[in-house]
Amino acid sequence: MSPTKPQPETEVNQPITCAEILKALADETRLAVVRQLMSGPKHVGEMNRQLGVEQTLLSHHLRVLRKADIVESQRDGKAVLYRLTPEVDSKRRGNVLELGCCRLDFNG
Amino acid sequence: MSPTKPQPETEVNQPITCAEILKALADETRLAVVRQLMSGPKHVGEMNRQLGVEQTLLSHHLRVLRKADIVESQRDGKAVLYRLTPEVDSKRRGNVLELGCCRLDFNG
DNA sequence: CATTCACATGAACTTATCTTCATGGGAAAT
DNA sequence: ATTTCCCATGAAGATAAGTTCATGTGAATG
Repeated sequence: MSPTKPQPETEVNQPITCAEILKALADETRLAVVRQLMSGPKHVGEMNRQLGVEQTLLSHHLRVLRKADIVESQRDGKAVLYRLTPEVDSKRRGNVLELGCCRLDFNG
Repeated sequence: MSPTKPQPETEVNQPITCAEILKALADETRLAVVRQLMSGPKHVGEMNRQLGVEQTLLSHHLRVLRKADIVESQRDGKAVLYRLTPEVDSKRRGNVLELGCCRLDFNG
């Protein structure tokens, strides 16, 4: 019998506070990522080129956004595709992020 | 001649990034303060009683909000009155904070 | 003017976040 | 099967933010 396989792990979303969500957004690089994803899904490589940060650093930032349920990822060949989570993206009327506690409207 | 008096110092507002503003908001206590001030100006003592944090700690948090130009203070007798800055408060239609880079809508 | 009230400030400490470095892992190509 | 491409992870160090403690300051009060 297999000893409880470590599950693909859809990163358990435990109740997250508003402060925690804002904290996840409160970083230039991560904001840049979110703004990129507001115009549609992107591969890490593409974001990486535009942002000009180290690959590993971007990866860590992406993890923060994932844990805050702001973005989600998906394999695409040997690349990985990122997008805003459906809850956040919702309608994407204009530049509005639907965070649980509040809405963030990037007027730009 | 008086040797350059230390000026009342309206806390110089240097160009502030969106990430910095969000960082200032990304804290439970500071969010609570902002939410209180959305219903009008308050004295430190009143906020302090409702929040139940140490006086000195609240004071530090208020400083963060002041430096981000989210709130401003004003002496009122021996107390101090806090309010949202006019730029942030602007219309205050609903629960919307007008930060420079974006708008924050507390749907609650 | 000494004291109290209401807050603010600075230094020291604790804890969290950011960044780098080395390494690991899945998928495609050779 | 080995190598390459693309990205993720973990540990460790650097930096920043949060918290506490002691003290300071302006305004009212006695």
